[in-house]
Amino acid sequence: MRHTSGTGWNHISGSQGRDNFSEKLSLEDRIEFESIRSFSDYPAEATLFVEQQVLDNVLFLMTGQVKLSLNSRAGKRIILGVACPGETLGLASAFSKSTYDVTAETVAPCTIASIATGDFLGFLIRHPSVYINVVRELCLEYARACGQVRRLGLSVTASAKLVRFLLEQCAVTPPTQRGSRLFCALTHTEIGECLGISRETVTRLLSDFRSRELLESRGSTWIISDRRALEAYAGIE
Amino acid sequence: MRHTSGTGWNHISGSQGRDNFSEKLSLEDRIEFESIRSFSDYPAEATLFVEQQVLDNVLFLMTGQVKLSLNSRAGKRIILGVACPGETLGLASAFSKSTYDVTAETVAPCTIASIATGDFLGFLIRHPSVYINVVRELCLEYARACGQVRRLGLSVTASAKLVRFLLEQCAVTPPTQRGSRLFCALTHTEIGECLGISRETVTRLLSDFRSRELLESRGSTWIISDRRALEAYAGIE
DNA sequence: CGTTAAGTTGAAGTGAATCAAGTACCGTGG
DNA sequence: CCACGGTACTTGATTCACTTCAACTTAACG
Repeated sequence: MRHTSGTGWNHISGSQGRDNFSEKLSLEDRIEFESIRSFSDYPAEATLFVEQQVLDNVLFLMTGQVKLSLNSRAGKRIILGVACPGETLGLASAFSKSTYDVTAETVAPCTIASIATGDFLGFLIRHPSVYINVVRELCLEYARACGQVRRLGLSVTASAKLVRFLLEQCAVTPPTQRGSRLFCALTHTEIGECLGISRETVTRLLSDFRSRELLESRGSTWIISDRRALEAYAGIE
Repeated sequence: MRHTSGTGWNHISGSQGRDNFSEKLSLEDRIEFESIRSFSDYPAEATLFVEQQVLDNVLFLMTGQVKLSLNSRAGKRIILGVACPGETLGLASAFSKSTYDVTAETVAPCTIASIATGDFLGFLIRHPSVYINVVRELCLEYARACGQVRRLGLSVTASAKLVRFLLEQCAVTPPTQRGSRLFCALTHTEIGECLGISRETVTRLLSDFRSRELLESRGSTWIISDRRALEAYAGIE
């Protein structure tokens, strides 16, 4: 159980906006759209769907956060990111396959609207202008996966991965005079799963950064005073 | 310079079909679409665009193959896959950003149709039904990135990555009585770049597989007689 | 037949996983 | 109130898979 408040899923989550799919529709599209969806509430830590599972619904996250991950049977897991309110889940899979291609679990209590895949595709055929919204969401999903490939593949060492991760987080919050401040309430285990490195390595690197005064931490708030120094130390030019 | 014939980019490339974007349009959509695009020919090994570069055109690959990769300034490179005729390039970026998010280089001589991003978006607004084609292509790009995350992140060891890579290749060609046959004309360097491992490791693992009779090779054609044994040896259940 | 790129193999070094032991923190129930 | 249990975090020792460097072979082409 986690004891800090907030989620700390900054950059790795997609859009921060409240806008949801429905709000971007024209009035008439919206009326039909809202008539075919149904709502459910989920507690925290609930599994919405698992990769390889037969895809039956497209989901729209209204409130809460949903962690998206890829899992191997061997138990290894890679966190792709966390969806925020307004985002859709399972959209890319709905168009290309009959099974989900990621695993989705709630991080916080969530309200979710769902539409049977068939109904949703039918709705789109009747309202082609809605495709623009689908395209926008697909681009988000794509950008998330691409970012993950960068994180996993382009950083040579574990410290480069971690630094890149921290700096991406910083990019969301504007720097103050004390330096870049970032809020990260992820457990070391979760950070490790984002980066494909072990929990212990996360701990070791963070305390190493701290001892070299490249990073300060107070609870879940971290401060990077000298961004350049941190980059240089991790071997990123 | 490569001396073998064929490309060997099987599974890692997207659709094998010849269908291109234009062919899937209705007659009237198609007439306008074909009026705004222009063709260019490129030799092999040409760079079409580089990540971070300002995005000005959406490209449609008519003939040839295009290698898509992510590159770091440190010189590290990850091959995302290879686009085949009929696929679009730079589509996801066109909707979300002002720069390309991957690097595209021709593998073979290519014929490419291009449309200025603005013209393409305008065309889509006038012909919303075309969005379905865009969605299909975006899903392909997404699936490619997701596959790469799996390859990079979910395999623990280098041999697991390589075996997964080989087996995915096999999935395209149906198995014969001699075992699964696959055609792979990639250089060891390229295989390494697909998997994020070094050239030497590719060589070493392949000859290791060969010496254990898990893999036979004759030129660019490889034969896997016992798929299960190979999986087991690499620690994949 | 010389040149260049690809493949091969060995030796050395190391980054990070793994294993293991211990600490800190919080919530619960006696 | 304090002992208990669970989770997260910390730190050290050990091991090993892979990278890197370097030398050498093979193959293809003009």
